[in-house]
Amino acid sequence: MTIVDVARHAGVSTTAASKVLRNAYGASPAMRAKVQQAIEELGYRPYAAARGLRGQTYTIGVLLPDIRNPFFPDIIDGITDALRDTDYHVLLGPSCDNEKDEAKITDAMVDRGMDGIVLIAPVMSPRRLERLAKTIPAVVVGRHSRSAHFDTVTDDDVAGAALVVDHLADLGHRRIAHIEHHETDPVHLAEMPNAVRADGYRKAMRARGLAVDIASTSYTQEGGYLGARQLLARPQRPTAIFAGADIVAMGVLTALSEAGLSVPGDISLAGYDNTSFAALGPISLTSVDQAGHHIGAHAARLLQERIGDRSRPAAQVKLSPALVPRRTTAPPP
Amino acid sequence: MTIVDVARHAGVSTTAASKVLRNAYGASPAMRAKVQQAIEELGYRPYAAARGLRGQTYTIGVLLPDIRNPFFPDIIDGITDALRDTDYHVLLGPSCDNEKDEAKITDAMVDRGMDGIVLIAPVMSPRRLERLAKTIPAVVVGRHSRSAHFDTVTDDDVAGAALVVDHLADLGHRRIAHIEHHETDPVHLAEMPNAVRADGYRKAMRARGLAVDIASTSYTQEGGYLGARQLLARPQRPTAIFAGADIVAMGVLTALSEAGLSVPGDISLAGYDNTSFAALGPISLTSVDQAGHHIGAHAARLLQERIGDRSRPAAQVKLSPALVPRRTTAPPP
DNA sequence: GGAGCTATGGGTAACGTTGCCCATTATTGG
DNA sequence: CCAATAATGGGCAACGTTACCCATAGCTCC
Repeated sequence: MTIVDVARHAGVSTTAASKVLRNAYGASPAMRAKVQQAIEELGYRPYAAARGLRGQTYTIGVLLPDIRNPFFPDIIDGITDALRDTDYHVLLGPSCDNEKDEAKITDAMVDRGMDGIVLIAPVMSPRRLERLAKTIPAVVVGRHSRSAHFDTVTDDDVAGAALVVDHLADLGHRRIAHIEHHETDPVHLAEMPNAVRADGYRKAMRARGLAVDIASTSYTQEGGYLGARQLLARPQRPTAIFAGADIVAMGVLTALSEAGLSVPGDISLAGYDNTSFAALGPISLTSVDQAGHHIGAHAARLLQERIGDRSRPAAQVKLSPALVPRRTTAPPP
Repeated sequence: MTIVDVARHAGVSTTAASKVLRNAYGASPAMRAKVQQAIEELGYRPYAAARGLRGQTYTIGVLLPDIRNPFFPDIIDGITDALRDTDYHVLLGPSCDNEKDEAKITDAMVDRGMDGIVLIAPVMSPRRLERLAKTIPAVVVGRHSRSAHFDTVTDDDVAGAALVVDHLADLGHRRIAHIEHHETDPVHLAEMPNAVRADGYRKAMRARGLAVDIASTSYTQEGGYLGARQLLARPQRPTAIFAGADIVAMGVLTALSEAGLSVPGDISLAGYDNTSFAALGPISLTSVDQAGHHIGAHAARLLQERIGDRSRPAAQVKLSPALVPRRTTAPPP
């Protein structure tokens, strides 16, 4: 079942059929109707691999760092919703938590001739990122980079961290600790959302004249658990913990419950991302909303524009986070 | 940068270079070395679209019904781990919670010439499923179907439900309610894991001489919340709730906490899937382990075999679930 | 020593689609 | 009424890869 069959069945040339398929110039309404009918009658579907050989596959790839983090589905929904009425299809790469897996997956997407990719918080070097974006239209989400070759959609992580610190400080907390995703790479320290968030925490604490207290682990449930244990073991125990992500806060809750501490009675806890789990009744976690759906929608729009004109100037979209206070934060005991 | 460049650079024919790329028969070790070196020096990567046109894309698609359900990442990890040292790459379709989206995504995967697909709990009709499996090598996960054209990997949902019922009954509970994912389609009632699980619940209750008590909503957090509210409003309040999935149990927890009921003091709660959230300290949910990683690994293995020999007899793998008792279940008050 | 192997290498025609070009006919403008 | 232009349709080559074939050379075995 190929375009040749469709053309023959409609009594036109394959070129004509192709034009109809692509909504290209040079096909009369009568011809369009004939070909459309042939397509329906035959149940024809264009073969993406063959299209890919000629340039377009109508496929957009999304690279996500961790399929378990409940924040990413919001972004993905935003992307797919924005592309719903287009000819594009979205395919996701499986989780990749390191540079090597990430390279493998982005390579695979390029090899498959995808028309564009959305990179969510990629960890690759700026050089590689630049090279990739020259190879394929790309939009980078979350990472605070700037380049002439790709667009970015970020959230103001400095402001978001300040929202949490201010909220806790206003409640009366002085010893506010932070659990961050450990970074040493200088580029990551400047660009990755987790590092920027930690930086925002430091700035906000300093602005209030408070001493910073950081546990450096990872943005996972496990990282939250270990980070909380570190913090609780310190001589001056914090009265509030700001976890860099909701999923981190989940691990913190485990550690606190093990230590027999009540939340927010003994200790306050805030997360980041406002995932659906934060809203859960028995958890009811104070968090920061990043509007993942909007992030995804912006990314999809920018990517479509860039696919349309690869040399257009790069855009940086920055969204503002909002605090969502819930029941895990209260004045200190 | 094509295979022609590689061949020229290595001083051999493109046919020879192709043989080396595919580990095909008819290339001497010396030739292999020459070509490999040329590939490395030129940084050549085969173009999947062109390969697709000739038959193979080295791509495996995974269709998952809900990216938010924390059980599915386990399966996906199992699949990717099993395929790690092969030439295959895995791409995921975005969530599809209805038959239409599902059709769109499976069509897209077929159009992109994927070598095979893993369908996780697909909702399409048996007729469509059969047709799809004739078009493309497929493995169906979770759904209790049987066909000559696709393999299946399922968990013994009847046994799993019985594990929960027996556990609760052994603790002394008599009024054990169940929250199921609502189904009316007779095919789904027989084949979908949620329906089979509900059936297992009914059988196990009957075997114990206990009266069934079911709320019929959906396998989501919201469904759990609504289901629990229904159950609590009934004249005879249950002393234990068996939620058909962990994500359902999350919603139940919200409803119970709103109603001022303590778990397991006032009411016991069990989930299903043993997701990472079930293990969380403050939740500590009794659940049933389906070994998602094994499910995924089996699916990947079967799919590879089927890609290798499309007419080989279909296999049905059935795994046994295991109860993981935690702190949400206790004797009735 | 010749028939029948195996091992090795290459030539060539597809796979399904589209971009570029040209041919024909209708339409416009002076 | 003719030249210029627009609208419409089709021919053909090419995208990068591989499956199928054939050609040659060296070997084995009676």
